[in-house]
Amino acid sequence: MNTKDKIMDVALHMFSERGYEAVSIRDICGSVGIKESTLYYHFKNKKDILDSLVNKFKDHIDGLLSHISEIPEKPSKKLKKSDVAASKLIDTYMMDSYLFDPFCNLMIRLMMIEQFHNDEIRVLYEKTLFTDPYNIYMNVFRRLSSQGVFPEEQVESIVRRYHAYMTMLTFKHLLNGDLTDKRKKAYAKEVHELMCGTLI
Amino acid sequence: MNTKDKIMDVALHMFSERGYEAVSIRDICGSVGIKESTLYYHFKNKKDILDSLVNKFKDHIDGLLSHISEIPEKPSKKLKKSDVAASKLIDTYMMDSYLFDPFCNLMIRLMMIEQFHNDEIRVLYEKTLFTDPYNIYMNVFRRLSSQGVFPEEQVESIVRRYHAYMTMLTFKHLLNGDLTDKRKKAYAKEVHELMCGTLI
Amino acid sequence: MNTKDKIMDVALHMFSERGYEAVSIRDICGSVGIKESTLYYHFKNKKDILDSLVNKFKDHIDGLLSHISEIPEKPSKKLKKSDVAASKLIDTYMMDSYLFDPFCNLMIRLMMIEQFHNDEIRVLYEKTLFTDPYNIYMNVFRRLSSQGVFPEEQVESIVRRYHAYMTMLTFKHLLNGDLTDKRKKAYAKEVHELMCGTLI
Amino acid sequence: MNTKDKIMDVALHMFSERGYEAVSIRDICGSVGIKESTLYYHFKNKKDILDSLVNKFKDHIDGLLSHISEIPEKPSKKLKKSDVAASKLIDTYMMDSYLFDPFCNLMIRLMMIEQFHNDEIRVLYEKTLFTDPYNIYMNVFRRLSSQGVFPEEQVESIVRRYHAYMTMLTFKHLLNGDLTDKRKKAYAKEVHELMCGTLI
DNA sequence: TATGAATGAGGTTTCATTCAT
DNA sequence: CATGAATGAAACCTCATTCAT
Repeated sequence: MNTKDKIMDVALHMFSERGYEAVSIRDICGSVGIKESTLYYHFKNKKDILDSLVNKFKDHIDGLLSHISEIPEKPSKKLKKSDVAASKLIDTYMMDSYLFDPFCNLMIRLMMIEQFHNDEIRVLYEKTLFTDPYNIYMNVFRRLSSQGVFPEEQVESIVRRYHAYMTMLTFKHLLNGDLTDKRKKAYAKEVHELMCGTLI
Repeated sequence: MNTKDKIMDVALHMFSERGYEAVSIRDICGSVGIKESTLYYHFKNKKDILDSLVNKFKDHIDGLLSHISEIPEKPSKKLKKSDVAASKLIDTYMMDSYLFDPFCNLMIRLMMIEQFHNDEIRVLYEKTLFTDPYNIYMNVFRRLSSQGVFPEEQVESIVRRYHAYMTMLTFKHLLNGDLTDKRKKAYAKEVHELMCGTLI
Repeated sequence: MNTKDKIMDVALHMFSERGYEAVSIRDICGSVGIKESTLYYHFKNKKDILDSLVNKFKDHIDGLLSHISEIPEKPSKKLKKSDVAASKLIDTYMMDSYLFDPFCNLMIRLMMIEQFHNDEIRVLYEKTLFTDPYNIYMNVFRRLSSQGVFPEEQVESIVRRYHAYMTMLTFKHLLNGDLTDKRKKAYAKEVHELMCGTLI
Repeated sequence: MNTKDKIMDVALHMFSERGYEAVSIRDICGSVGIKESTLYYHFKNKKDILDSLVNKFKDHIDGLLSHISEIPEKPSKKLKKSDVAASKLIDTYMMDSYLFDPFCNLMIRLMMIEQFHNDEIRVLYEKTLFTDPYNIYMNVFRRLSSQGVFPEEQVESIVRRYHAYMTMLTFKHLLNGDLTDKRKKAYAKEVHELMCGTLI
């Protein structure tokens, strides 16, 4: 990893744990192992580090979203509730590539803290934690509905419920402390159980 | 309002908007209209202001909770879904006296920001946003169940759903910008609608 | 002298010798004997020190100018060239109270350096070194003319010449190094001689 | 123009506008379109740029002066005052080749600012703005005197006056803002008028 | 010739805090 | 109760410069 990437990596870890304001340039440089003046060779100022992280995240998200819309869900013959709950698309994209992805996970925490100080981040936060997931769930459950799993008219209420659960569990499990395998498993388990217990 | 209360009031507004670290003693004193040195007559240090707010909030919450457990829900003869959704206890305590209460609302925002920097606040945040409400809902829906509104065995899944909705809508509606009447109405409306549409 | 005045005094000496940019807050504080943070109790920022000096100078100049316009020159019976050259008003106001005054002298040097970086100072510099003196000389020589010393129509060309000499000698004698008695005498002598040699 | 010359050109413009200290290597390189490290291939350090400019100016001045002393003024039969005031030598050398020459003009401004921080520059400044012009005027007016235009004994006082006017007008017209044609014409006009109005 | 990367020194400013009055 | 004055520590950032490539 080159110096610039190292700085972004360290900054992301620190910002997502203590917040942008509470992390000093000294802290970052100390951890990266460079002098403060060196940092300013790579970034215009402190804000520029944050902006770079945000832009990297935006690109990352755009990549994921365009990926999702391309890949069609294979029509399965007989879906059990547990299949639905664990819909591969959701497992793969929402969890593996997003909530569980180390970079995204830290960015979400960072956005959660910084939404209160930074308008651009608030908008991004609302998009990536509320609007985008909602649309993805709609997309997924509509497909499932078209495969006869639910009547069309239930899709929306199911999606709302699903979304509410995912959101609450995300806040509960994924946004503080390290993202350990244990946490991830607990989260996935609770998502699936909740859904199986309440679907339809 | 005396000086000490004014300081706490101003500090709460600023902390809940910009975060504890980002607010300076100067900012607070400037807004209160006193010199920095004066503040130290009323508070030991900056942390002491935050602690005082936290303690005031704890007392406030304790008062609310003990109140709730005392007041029994009047048995109504025939409950419609909409009555359940708008259960008076929940409206009165969760909304009017808690989420919509100016002091509590700002404290929740403050805790939301500071949970990441402050262990005591994280614990309090989890208690007041997740554990306590969950218990209150359980309490309420058990009573309703004992009045024959739901079968006993559905209570838990209903509570989970209710809790998930309330949590998500709280994050969506009540934690940024001013707590206007418009916002409050939108929130209350969405809570009731969601519940009516999905209860049972 | 209180701390604020000490800071202004030291700053003026340093600014007028090395220029505003080249003088650091550290330099000033080191010389005054205070910590940098103390300086910021008395001044908002570095620019504020310069502005305070400029404002003090403006007030000083305004005082001088209003004084001059009030005091009438006593009509003397027989004026020799040397009397004219050494017109009391000019000696007293232009030299003693302005060019030779330690505060003004340093301010002129300061303005001379800073006219190139600072628009407000450029304007003030042109006013106090060109416009104001020209008007004062006009005022003085008109009075002398009305006392029959020169024909009215020569006043303007005499004033131009006087002004040019004073300006050149000012640049030559008074704007670098300490303002010693020796320098002041050399300046006064050269002014008087030049004028006696060329008047009329 | 090669890189070294470009650097000197840009540096001169910036130094003469903002002063040596206030201009950074970054500023210069940014404007030239090279990296800071590249500058150090052409110059030992920042001071070396200033020194190079000063030396180039010294050479330039030496060339002018030696030129002047070689070229004799053509004896004209009948000189009017206006011819004297606009003496070709002065117009050509003092104005066209010196005060109006873009390089010299900027160097004079630079020296004017830097005389206060740099002893070598102070000496050069006094020589090129006071001593040299005085000697040139003496030279010119002595020649005119030997052509019978003035009596020998008036030469010195005329030169003093001329010098004072030129100096004052130089400070007034030529040392801030761009050296536009308008400015140059205004300056030349004022010089000639002043002289015609007061010669002899 | 030119550059990418790094650095030590120093710049201005803000911060929470203290203490005598 | 309140303030004026001071301070040490630390914040962000810029500077001229170096050196391997």
